[in-house]
Amino acid sequence: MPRFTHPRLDDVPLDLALHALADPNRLGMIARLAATQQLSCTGAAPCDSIPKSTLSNHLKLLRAAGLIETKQAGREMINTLRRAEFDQRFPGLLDAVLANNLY
Amino acid sequence: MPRFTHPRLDDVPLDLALHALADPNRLGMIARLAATQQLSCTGAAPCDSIPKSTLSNHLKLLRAAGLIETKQAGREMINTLRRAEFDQRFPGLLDAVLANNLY
DNA sequence: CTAACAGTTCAATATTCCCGAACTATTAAA
DNA sequence: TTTAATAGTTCGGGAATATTGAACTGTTAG
Repeated sequence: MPRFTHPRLDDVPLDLALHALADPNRLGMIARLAATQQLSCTGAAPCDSIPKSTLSNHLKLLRAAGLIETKQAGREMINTLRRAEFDQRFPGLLDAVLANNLY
Repeated sequence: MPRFTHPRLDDVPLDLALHALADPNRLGMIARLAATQQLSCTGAAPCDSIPKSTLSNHLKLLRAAGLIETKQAGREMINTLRRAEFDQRFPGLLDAVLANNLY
């Protein structure tokens, strides 16, 4: 049974956060999550051509960067943006990224 | 003679810019360049343990991301931040990064 | 000239990323 | 109940990237 670990935002270094965002697919997912309240893993996918193992890895990375929270609900995993926490840790960063994200 | 190519900022995708910033050494260099008007390559180095070929590659990457401009002056290369242009292309991004950069 | 300097380029190694295959867990259907 | 389908994770090996020592280019100081 998958149990996810979510870092405290204080433990997330800036370069890790930037690295998590520095990918078109992950940017797409973050944009979707920002526009929606919560999404399943496949629901967060930026397109349907991306393999699910890859998708899973992207989400793991976003989790490790403190960007999303994942909890199990039935057989789905529900992902949500940790927006308030992330914004407090890195003020203005996510806003700037989302404002420029044309994906 | 090394002649550098600098992209138009319009041609720099967001994920490339983020990728360029998503590294502690490059963040250190950008912070230095933001604090100083111009720096040689070795002068921009975040520490002196980093090999110069690595340093050269980091600077090439920052150049490709539209973050810095490099021109030759004698036998040195003078690097400057393309701050105004970058800010116009990605409003608030560099500010957010520099504000959170503790390196 | 010659030597030293500032940095680039190249190529080999090390690291990271991607994705198919196999797996776990949960629920819907028969 | 089983059985099958769904939703996702994990693992491993090949592909792609990054790092860095060595050799090189171009510039200036002596």
